This record gives sequence, C-alpha cells and structure tokens, in this order.
Amino acid sequence: MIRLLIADDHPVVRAGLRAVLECEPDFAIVAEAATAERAVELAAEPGVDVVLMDLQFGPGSAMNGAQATAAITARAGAPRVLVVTTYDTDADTLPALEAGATGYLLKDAPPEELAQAVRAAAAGRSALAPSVADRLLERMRAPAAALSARETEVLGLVADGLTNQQISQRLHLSQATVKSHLVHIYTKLAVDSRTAAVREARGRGLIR
Amino acid sequence: MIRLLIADDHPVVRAGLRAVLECEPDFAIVAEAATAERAVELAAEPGVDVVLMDLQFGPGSAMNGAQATAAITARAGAPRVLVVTTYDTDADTLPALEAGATGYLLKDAPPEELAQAVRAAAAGRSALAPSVADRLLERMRAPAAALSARETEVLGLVADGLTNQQISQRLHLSQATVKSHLVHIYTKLAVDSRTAAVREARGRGLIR
DNA sequence: AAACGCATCAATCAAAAGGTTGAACTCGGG
DNA sequence: CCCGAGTTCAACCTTTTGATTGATGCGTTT
Repeated sequence: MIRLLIADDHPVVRAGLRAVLECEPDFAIVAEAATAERAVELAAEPGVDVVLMDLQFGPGSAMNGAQATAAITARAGAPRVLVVTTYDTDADTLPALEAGATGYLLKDAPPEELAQAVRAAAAGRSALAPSVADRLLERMRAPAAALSARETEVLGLVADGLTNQQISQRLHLSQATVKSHLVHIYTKLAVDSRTAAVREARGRGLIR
Repeated sequence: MIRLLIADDHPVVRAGLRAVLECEPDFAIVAEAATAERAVELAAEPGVDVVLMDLQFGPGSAMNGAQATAAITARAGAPRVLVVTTYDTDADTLPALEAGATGYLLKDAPPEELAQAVRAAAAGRSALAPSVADRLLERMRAPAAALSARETEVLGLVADGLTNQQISQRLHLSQATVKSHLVHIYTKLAVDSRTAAVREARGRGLIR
C-alpha cells in the first residue's frame, strides 16, 4: 500500500488527484495540504510514502513548491516527492529537480501515467514527463552556450522588459553588475544588444 | 436538476470538477470534453444546461476556450457557459466575457463558490470571481483609453524590444513621429515609460 | 465651416539607459 | 598554489529616451 500526501492550493485539483488516484487499489491518500508550509509539516510525520507536490501556491504564500520539496527531502527517511504541475519550462523544472524531486509530471498527464509515476516514485525510481525528459537530455547533449544561473536570471528580467536599473533593484545589485552580466551574456551568445540576446536565448530555449 | 458539460484538457481537473460538483444533489454531469472542438459539438446537443469551460486547451489545439464559448453561445437555445480557468488577467477575461460567457471563476475557488456559480449560471445570472468583478468595475470607471491602430502598432514593436529608431525604420516613419505616438500612448495609459506602457497594455490585453 | 482627433514631422535639451573597459574578490579544480 | 570562471563593482562615454513646443494635412463630427 502506497500512502500519498497531496499538496496543491487548488481544491479542484486536489479533488481531481484524489479521484484519479484513490481508485487504484494499492494507493491510499492519507493527507492533503493546501499550502507549501503545511505540506512540509505533514510530510515530516511518518506514514507518508509519496508527496504529490504542486509548484505554484498562489499569491499570499511565502514558500513555493520547489522550496517545500527541498525542505521535505532534506530530512532523513523523508518521503519521495513527485512534482505535478501545469508548467513545463526549464525555469520551473530544474529548481524542482535540484531540490530533490523524484519525478516531474504535468497535470495534463493521463491518469494511468500518473499512477505509474507514483509507483515508480514509491520504489525510488524517477518518473519524468516525456517533454521534461526530452529537455533534460537535450540539455545534456548541448554542452555549450551555458549561461550561469545569475546570467540566466538577469536575462530573464531583460526579456520581461525591465531596464538595467529595475533589474539591479530587483536583484539587489548595482547597475554596473547588471551591465557586466549583460556583457558576458552578449559574448556567450555572440550578440551585441539586449534585444538580440533575448531573441537568441529564446531560440535556444535558455529562457522561456 | 442542472445538467453539466465539463470542458477541460486536463484529466485531473475534469475529475476534480466532477468530484466536487457531483456531490451536489441537484447537479448531473452529463458529458465531458477534452478539446474545445468536442465541447462545441457536445454543447450543441440538447440536454446541457451549463458548460464549465476552460480557456487553455494546450498546444495542438486550434481553438481556445473563448472561441469555443463564442461558438456555443452563438446558437439559439444554447446552454450557459461558465468559464473556469487558472488565469486571471484582462487579456483572458475580456475576450471570454465578450464571447458570451455567463460567468468567470478561478480554479482556486472553493467548491461551495463553484456550486453557487453553477446555480447562478443555470438561472441565467452572472457569476464572477471577486478579483474579476473588481477589475471589470475598475475598467468601467476608467474611461476606455483605447489606443489608435497606429499607436497599437507602435506599442507592439516597443514590446518586442525595438528602439524608436528601429520602429521608425520598420514603419517608414521619422523618429519624431514614433516619439509623438509614444507620448500619446503614455497619456492614454497614464504611465511615463515604455516598459510601463508595455506592462499596462499587456495587462489590459491591448497587445498580444 | 469650425472643431476635433489622428497621423505626420522638426528641433531642442536634460535625464536615463546602454555599452565598454578595467579591476577586485571568491571559490573550486588542476 | 595558481588559474579560470563567476560575481561584484566603478568610471567613462555614447545612445536613447522622454518632455516640450510647435506645425501641417486629413478625415469626421458637430
């Protein structure tokens, strides 16, 4: 019997996961959490094998799903965390996997795939949505053009149309630092302006 | 007895809506659609009172929820359409409401609110999520602020990160004209920078 | 016809942002 | 232990932007 904790801020999604999973005879939903903090609390108690974790916990929540995942997996004997989210971007998947998630599924997955992934997670095996697996492999193959984490962060804000000043405030940096990052980004991407960098990075999938 | 059609591409969400709504004694889920096209087909048949419509139907779908809503409500004797979505932006809500949706709810709504909204829709009354209602009223108070075609065109290029000079070349204008348009845009949108204008216009759905 | 909004352009000026160069510090690996 | 990569910053110069003022022609509306 695999004991599940469902962590999602949407009541409808919780009900949907419960409805889909509790018809599996070997599954038992033992708890639900509507906030990331509550999920961490509940996952700390014994009697949970797999946590189904959403990444987005709506505004008014200090903690996101990736942070909660990190907090849960940090403990010894922690349950496995299976991320189940709507979003499928590098910006979301990588932090979640780095935080120790055992798997990463999309909410549009068919119920059967969900159940398989839960069983895989319970057994300690990984379960990735095909699109996620694709991008991970592609990332492995493409060794080049890697922007550093900070550079990616800066470029993301550039893509959102922020000025260097706004970026510096957002990241608690000086404008000089932001500009410096941009110079490095330009050389790495072989471009010479912010808009060209954004286009290039979008094309390569470095930023959503 | 209120007969419901659930249209959503996520199996989990469909299951969740069904689980939440079918425990209401006066509701009956008579059909489900995983695509917008299928939803239009099913809504055309008699025996449906309210359609719960998602807006996003995943890539690989030609029709979105707003278009499906328009197609459904265009017919005489059509069922009411209640939009239930994750997103809460002007760019999403306005087209949906213009397409004839009777209500607009967010998926994080508590089950009770959902049920109330369905009953309201079945009775022909409107049901809007509080945040949506707020923004609609605010829009009513604010006198329109529609941009001219040319202004929208310019702002679209600004949103793409082009400089005034690049825009002037693209549109065969002088930089002076571009600046002039921008000044008008700023006053109409009550902002004072290009990035703020882009944000504002995106929020209002004036540009993609 | 007059008034109005729209689109077009010119010129000027201060402020902001962008881009370049150079340099310090940290940290992990050879 | 030194090297390179990453992060941080300053000073400097150029480009862009935004504000302002003003002008022309062209449709619509009044």
